[in-house]
Amino acid sequence: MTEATADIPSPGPSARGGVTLKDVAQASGVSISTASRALANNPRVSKETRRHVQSVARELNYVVNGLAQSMIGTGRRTVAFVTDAFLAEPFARIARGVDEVMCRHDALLLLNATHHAPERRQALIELFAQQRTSGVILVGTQNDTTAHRGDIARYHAILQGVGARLVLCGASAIPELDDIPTVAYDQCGGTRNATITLLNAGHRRIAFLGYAQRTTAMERFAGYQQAMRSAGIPVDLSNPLVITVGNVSSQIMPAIRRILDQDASRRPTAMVCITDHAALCVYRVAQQLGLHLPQDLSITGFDDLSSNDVLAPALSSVAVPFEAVGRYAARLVLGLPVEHGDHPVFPVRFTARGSIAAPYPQAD
Amino acid sequence: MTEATADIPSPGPSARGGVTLKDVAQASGVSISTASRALANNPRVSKETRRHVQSVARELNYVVNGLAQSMIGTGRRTVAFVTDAFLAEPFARIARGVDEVMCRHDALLLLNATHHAPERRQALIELFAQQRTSGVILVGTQNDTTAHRGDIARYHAILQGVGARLVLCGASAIPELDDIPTVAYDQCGGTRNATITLLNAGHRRIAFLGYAQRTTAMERFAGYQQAMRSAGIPVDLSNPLVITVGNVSSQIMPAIRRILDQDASRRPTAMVCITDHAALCVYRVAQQLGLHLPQDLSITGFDDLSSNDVLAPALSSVAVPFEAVGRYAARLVLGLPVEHGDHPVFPVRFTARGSIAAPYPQAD
DNA sequence: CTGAAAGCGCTAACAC
DNA sequence: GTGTTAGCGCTTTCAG
Repeated sequence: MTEATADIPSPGPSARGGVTLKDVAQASGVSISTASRALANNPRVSKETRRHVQSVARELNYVVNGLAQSMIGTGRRTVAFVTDAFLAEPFARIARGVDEVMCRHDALLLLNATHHAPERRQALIELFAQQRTSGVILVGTQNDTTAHRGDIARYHAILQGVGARLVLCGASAIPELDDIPTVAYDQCGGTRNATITLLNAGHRRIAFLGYAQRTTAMERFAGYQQAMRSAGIPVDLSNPLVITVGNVSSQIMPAIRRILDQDASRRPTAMVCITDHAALCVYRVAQQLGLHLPQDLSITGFDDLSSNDVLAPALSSVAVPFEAVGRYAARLVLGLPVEHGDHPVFPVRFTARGSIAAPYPQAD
Repeated sequence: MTEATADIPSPGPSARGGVTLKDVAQASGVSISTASRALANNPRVSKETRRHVQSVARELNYVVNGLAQSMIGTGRRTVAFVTDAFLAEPFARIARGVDEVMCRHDALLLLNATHHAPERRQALIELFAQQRTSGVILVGTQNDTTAHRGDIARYHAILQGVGARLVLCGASAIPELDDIPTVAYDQCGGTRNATITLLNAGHRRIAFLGYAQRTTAMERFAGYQQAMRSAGIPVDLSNPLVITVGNVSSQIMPAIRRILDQDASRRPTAMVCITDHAALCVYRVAQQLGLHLPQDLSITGFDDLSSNDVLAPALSSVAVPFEAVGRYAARLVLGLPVEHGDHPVFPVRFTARGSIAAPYPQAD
């Protein structure tokens, strides 16, 4: 069936490289440009010819060479989406938002992961620059060092050289590099609202789980800190209520165990967790220690993952409009008009659920 | 800094399209071909010229046009990885395996998701064919219908027309289409071993959670069924121990509740779950119903996800060598030599853990 | 060692 | 309406 070319009297397609427009033109008995016009549904070609050429093209299994199209500027735009790891729902939801816009604008989205290898990231950016991608969306936590800012600036320069845009997604604007668009969401406000809700429920010994030297973590911590300060409970990094730990279960679990395995008079009555994943770990440890949720411990998370639906009591969490974040980033990278400039900060929404209760009354 | 071109006396790069090789050649005072050779480290160019051209290129922020290279067959090979959704660890691990091989062979991996829209899948395949991708790796469950096989055949034809390969990943070979390579893993053996382990522990009323009309589900069910039959306990789809349900929490949870919320004499003493996610749901329901794990119920999963590490008792599960699966698929799609032909079936490994105990002794 | 020229597949002026 | 021609940016013979 793919050998339909054998039926054509004219010389078939060149063995290597597949069927070209020339083959279609010859088989149809028209010139190359007529064939091109016919396939593009150009009105300046007769209906008959058009139909004929199109049917020949179909029989020959002709597939236009997008590379050649791109060479002359007619091709489809491509956008690369670079992240550290594919895992995790937030990434998937952002990608989905980006893809939505790409589809609507006939652009092709390409994803790739660096697998946490920084040198791989630069290599990828260079590669995408070579491929003349319209732009690159970089997703991932900034660790906010000078070296990191230098990297970003370099990526920007590389891409700019080929007329491609760079957009940082899920990252706050970098003051020194404010010509690089960023799409952020209100990390700080999320944990602040979570903390305020806990305070309003009567909690005072509220722990923060998951502080780390990454911008995301620092911003989320800042929200917690602000709320606590407003309530007259200043908390700084040296406070034992602040648990500094990487975002992997193997580190989180023991850390939680340490803080929860204390006398009820010292143990926190509530925990603001940096992610839903961390919150999940708290559920486990609480269960192991025989604590009752939410009576013995109130918990809040961040991300509002769909997989939470199996948790009991229901986890209070901060929902982030990841799809909208992705869509905005996509518009920026394609140069489409946007409503909130180059550095939008998307609002988040904290939802209180069953995981929050009043603290257990104590004799103090 | 990106304006270094201003320092060059010769005419700068064309405004549109960025710096080209021609610009570099002119700025270096050599011909285009010499410039090309110099940048390719061709030994037939004098060391001096080479160094000079290279430094000029760097100053000009020259980035070779990969599209033009691909046009003449010198370009980097690209492979597309198409899946239904980015979510989930198995996908991420397969992608990682693929990427590993791609990196090693200087190929570029491009991912894209169909978001469960079948028509989108064909559009993507066509798009990648246009982009003259070397091949496409299709990951996802086959629903094993005639229509589906027709789709696959069509994708294959489209890609073949441009000399690109199609590889199905995580899918069993399709008899009618055995010229399409497939990389599978032993679904059946996984659940069989899980079931055998439960039988050996003394279980007889073993439920199967998650049957559905997809090949993956059917194969996993077959393994369970085989083990049960060998033990003299024939179970077919009409048996109430077989729970037919889609793989989403909203359907799974009530189904589990129905089967577990029975008298101990009727309730299954063990459950073979089609995925770890389903098993997770069982943990929840069991907890809600006040069942003790593993005494009241033994559980096995499938996939052996890393996020299971927070579960107590530890989930017994079937580990799949996803990275190896991805690597093999990558080799197939790149046409590299492989050791087990075009239809390998990777072995899986069932690990019994704390989630399995002897059934609670009953008076029957 | 270097330059001129051909050609990859396509589209878009520009003629007829 | 249709054909001819130029050219996108690059590599690679083929001549010097």
